[in-house]
Order: sequence, then structure tokens, then C-alpha cells
Amino acid sequence: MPRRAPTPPAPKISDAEWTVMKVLWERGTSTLAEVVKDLEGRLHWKPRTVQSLIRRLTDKGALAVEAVGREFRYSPAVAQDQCQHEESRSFLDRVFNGRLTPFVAGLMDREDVSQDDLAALREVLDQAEKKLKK
Amino acid sequence: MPRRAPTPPAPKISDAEWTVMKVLWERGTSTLAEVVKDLEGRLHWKPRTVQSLIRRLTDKGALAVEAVGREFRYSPAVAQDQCQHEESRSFLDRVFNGRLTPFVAGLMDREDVSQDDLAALREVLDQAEKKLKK
DNA sequence: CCATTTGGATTACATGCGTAATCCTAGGAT
DNA sequence: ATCCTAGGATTACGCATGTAATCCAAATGG
Repeated sequence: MPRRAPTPPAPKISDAEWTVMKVLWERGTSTLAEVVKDLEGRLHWKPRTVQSLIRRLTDKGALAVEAVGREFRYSPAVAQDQCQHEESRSFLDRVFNGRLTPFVAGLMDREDVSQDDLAALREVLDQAEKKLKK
Repeated sequence: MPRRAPTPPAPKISDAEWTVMKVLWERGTSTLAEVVKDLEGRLHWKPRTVQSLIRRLTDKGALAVEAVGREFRYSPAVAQDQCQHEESRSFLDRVFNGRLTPFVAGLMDREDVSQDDLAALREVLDQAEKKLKK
């Protein structure tokens, strides 16, 4: 099977921008007002601030814009999975020299994990093992 | 047993600064020249660049300085574990709404994990479970 | 003793980021 | 027809970051 072309790297998304992207990934296409609505209460961002972030995100190609009447509707132009994965990689490389195990170990050591979490993680590992075998 | 005072948050360390801190954590106390030596080949940083980073790190309290003769020796003033943990927390919160499992699942899904890694991770989970039971 | 090297201190400088304010205009309220 | 409002475009502004260059003094090589 021919290897699929490697996905081009997603644009780099800043801290504040992640907050906005998460709203869009959750809600799907939304207007500025909707995003503002979604965020208010949790954050004290002024609408102008949200608009700035949305603008930067469209500029860097993370959001797509569609004019509807005189407003715009924004939607994610990059997959959440991919962004998450790229962040994960760069985080692991930067902080743990790319190694996953010490990261997990550190968290286990310093935080309380529930029985449920442990079970879920074991499940994930089992899945990975199965994939590996195939 | 009285709860130990919560460790004050470690200073925020930038990407480039992490590179330097990792050298210091590995080598222990070092001079500028030693750090430069350690990095050259892997990076194209000029000595002045390394010095700038070291200065910023001492300014923000991540490195301690001790004058030895005419030179300075720098050593980590914050624990690697703690910095790693703080980075881990903020990363998980930002990208995965604080949830560890999806992070691990994503990696398993998009990267190849070795049998050994899986075993090591299982071991970590077992340890966590043991700690939980106590 | 003089020239070169090297480290510390100071300064630089473009870019990105967080957090908006201003300005302008089209729609909606009256 | 008029005024207010909300959204897009433009501009702002201080701080952090990546990546150094300059300046100065001490140590070192010759």
C-alpha cells in the first residue's frame, strides 16, 4: 500500500488560541458571538479579544471562514487529533527527551489517579498491544 | 503527619531555556564554557546566545550562581521533577482538558510503541495501583 | 609587555502573544 | 430617518522569546 503523503504540519497554536480552538472543535462552525457566549463566565475576555484570536487563527490557517449574510461563520480547518498529537510530540521532546514513560511515571507519582483512570489506561495499552501484533 | 508546605511554583521556563536546563540537570554545576561545549554540534548556538539564556535563567531563579575565581559556576536551583510536573500539568490542561488517558491513547494511535515501552508503562501503572491501595 | 580570547554586562531587534481599544459601517430598534 | 450596537479591520502596547552583537576587563599566549 503506498504510503499516504505525510500530513503537512498544522499551524502552531498558542495558549490562548487553544482555548478558542477547543470551542470550535466542540461546537463546530460558529459565529463570533457564539464563541464569545461559550467562553463568557469561564473567562473574562472581551469580545474584541476573542475576535483577535479568531483572526490570528484564520490568518494562520487553523480556522476557515465562510461569509453568511454579513457575518462570518468560522470552522476548524485542522483536525484536533493532529494538533494534539503535534503538541504532544513537541512537549515530550522538550521536557522528557521524547520519552513517554517518565512522563506518565511522574504524574502517577505526584498526582492522585483514580482506579478508573488506571483501568482506562490499561485498556489503552492493551489496544496498542493488539495493534502491534497485527 | 503535618502536610509539607506546598512547593512554590517553579519559574516558567521557555523552550530554549529547557535545552539549557537539561544540560545543567545532567551535568550538575557547570561553567558557561562547559554548557556551550555540551551543546555544540547538537545546536548552532553562539556562546553569547547560551550566555543570554543562562542569564535569563538566573534572573528568574532557575539557576544559582557561585563565583569561582574569575568565572561563575551555574547550578540548577529548581528540581527537574518539579519543573517537569508543572509543565506536564499545564500541557495536559491546555491540550487535553487535563485528561491523561486521551493523551496516551493519541500517542499509541499515531506512533509506534515498542513491546518494551508497553511493559514499562504497565509497570508504572502497577506501582501507582500499589500506592493507591496503601 | 602586547595581542587575542573569553566571560560578564548591556543592548538589540524582530516576532509572537495576551489583551484589548478605535474606527467604520451595516442592521436593527424606535 | 436616526441612533445604537455588533462585527470586521486596523492599530496598540508591553512583555517574553530566540538569537545574538557590542563593550569592557581579566586571563592567557607569545
